[in-house]
Amino acid sequence: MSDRREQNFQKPPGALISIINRAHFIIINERLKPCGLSAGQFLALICLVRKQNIIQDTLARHFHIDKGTVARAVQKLEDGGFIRRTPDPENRRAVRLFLTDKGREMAPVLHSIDLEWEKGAFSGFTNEEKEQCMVYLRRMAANCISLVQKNGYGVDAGE
Amino acid sequence: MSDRREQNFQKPPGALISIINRAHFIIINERLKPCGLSAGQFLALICLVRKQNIIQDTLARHFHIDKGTVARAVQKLEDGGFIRRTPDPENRRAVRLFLTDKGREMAPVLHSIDLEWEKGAFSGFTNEEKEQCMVYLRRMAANCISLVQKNGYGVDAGE
DNA sequence: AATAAAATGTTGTTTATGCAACAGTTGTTA
DNA sequence: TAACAACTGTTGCATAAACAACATTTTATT
Repeated sequence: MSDRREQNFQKPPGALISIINRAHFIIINERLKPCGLSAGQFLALICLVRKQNIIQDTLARHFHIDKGTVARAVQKLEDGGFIRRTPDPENRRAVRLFLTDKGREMAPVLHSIDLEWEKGAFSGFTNEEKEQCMVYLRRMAANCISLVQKNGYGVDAGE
Repeated sequence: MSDRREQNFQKPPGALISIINRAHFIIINERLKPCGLSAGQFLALICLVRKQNIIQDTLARHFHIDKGTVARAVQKLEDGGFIRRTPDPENRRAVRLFLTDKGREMAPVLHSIDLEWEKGAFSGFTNEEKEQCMVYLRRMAANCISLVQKNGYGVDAGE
């Protein structure tokens, strides 16, 4: 059992981020499962609950997700009846995304899932600490976006 | 182009973590590619550079990674000649992991990759800010581990 | 006006990851 | 001592994600 006691170094930031991210995924997957969705569609649906009538590329740019990944997530949301895709009348390349009634009903579900995770992840944090941590995360995210900037994906849609 | 300007809400923490994590992955993948490795083996190798003669389960527990994932990462490291796996003389179920010479030579490579990412992600942070952010990330990671605790994976090996 | 470059979404491929099931081994309990 | 539970690693399966290539359309350049 001495094996379990010999790891005494501090985990690098990348490892901490990985742990947090994977936990987020696990929880979202669990919570969305009853709705026939999974973590891969979470961000896309959250984005659309906030704002419809956007094109896929906008969604991809917002969360810096690969457009192929977005296309697949969006397809799943459409297949599941959560969204509707409409050809953009002004641009034949693009597709506009809208929520269905079923999709709209997901808003409170998504909100509570998000809150649950947030509450758990920030357990023991004061409001000030949480806000400060968010500031740091935003700065880190912005830095990371610059690090991997390519194909315009460093260009965020509005933030 | 108004699509690109209509996303004005703050990204939830899960989304920020996801952005950072994916960027980390992209960069690690890029940097390890010339060595014939990829991001999936990064943490395992880092762990072994720090401490050999551990069993796979220890590694899995340390970074809260699924043991199947660890088994596959370790297999790749062995296939690539970076590590050696030896049956544990005291426990016929377990395998002990050791670096090869080739694996040892990776230590400075891994270190500089890690530093590069860290430097980029914390660009513009003072030392105090970075330390504070790390404290928060550790606390978040600990919270997340508790959130998804199962199968003893909440039990970290030494931290 | 013609050509070249960029934009938008789709599809193929590979990889990492978690969940699940399993085989063999070790530790605990009755 | 035997039965049962827990441990350790392996493998199957499904999913998300990035990279790459591509077709079509729109925009920019010549």
